[in-house]
Amino acid sequence: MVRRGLERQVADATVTSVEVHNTRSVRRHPDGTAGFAARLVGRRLGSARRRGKYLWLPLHPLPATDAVLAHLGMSGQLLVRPTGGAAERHLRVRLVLQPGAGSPLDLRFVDQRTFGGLSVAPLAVSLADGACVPEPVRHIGVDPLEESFDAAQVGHRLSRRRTGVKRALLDQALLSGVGNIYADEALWRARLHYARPTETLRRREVSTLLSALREVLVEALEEGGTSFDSLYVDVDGQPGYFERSLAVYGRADRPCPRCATPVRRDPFMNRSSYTCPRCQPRPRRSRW
DNA sequence: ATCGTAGCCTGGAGGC
DNA sequence: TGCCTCCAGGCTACGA
Repeated sequence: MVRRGLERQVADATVTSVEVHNTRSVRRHPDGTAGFAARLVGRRLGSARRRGKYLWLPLHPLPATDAVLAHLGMSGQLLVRPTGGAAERHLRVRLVLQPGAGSPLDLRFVDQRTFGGLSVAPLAVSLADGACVPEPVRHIGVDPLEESFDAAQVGHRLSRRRTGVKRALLDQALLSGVGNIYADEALWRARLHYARPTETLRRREVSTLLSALREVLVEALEEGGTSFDSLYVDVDGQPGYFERSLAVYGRADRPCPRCATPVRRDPFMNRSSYTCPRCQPRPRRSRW
């Protein structure tokens, strides 16, 4: 969703200046804030690409050898605004852009929790599919919504793991774009418990799970994309669009939409997992 | 090589 | 009312 917006508004614009409001947001940049800015000013932005939570714009002239890379963390947003407007509360980085025609624009990186960040990174060959991606994305698996996503291959690699199925889903090297929410929702749809050992999954179950995952991601995207913030933002008591379509996530003690059994919340990896105890019984052998 | 855990960070919710 | 603690999560560093 973010990517689509960028595609339309900033492709081919030239960076005229850079402001870093919080150095933590560029902490991964190898030569610091100054280097980050120096590598951007005067460059022209190419079309936006995405893999998992990473989003980048190649930097022209062609052939691009580097890109400006954003990691959205859990609360990061990239906003396009007319230059000169009021700063958002958590504005971290502002790139001023001159489009081919029209007045200047801001590309703003807004991030409450500063888990995300921006950097300029060299392009490299992806280990997952051979595509041209920024170096920090090299080891990241293909997103289930990308064309090059190979469900058979991912399924095969998944079942060779020796871990709990949810851990595997959250491993960005295996596949990307799946966080805690989408993992829980897909497991519920596939009627699998999060602690099910990957090596006991039948081929059928793996393919059901990957289809469910894809469905969840497609639906979330259709609903306008979701950021964790949208779960909070509703100050006026209006439930977020995405929240309404969740079957189990964040719904402890409320009825399972399929069988009405109260949803259960378990601690998992210092976080939570939500399951329907009836649709997704804990396996006798279980593995986190 | 593979798997598991702690910690990073901010602010909203809820307890007292 | 205002403080305090808990909790959310993608990723990395590090330990087993």
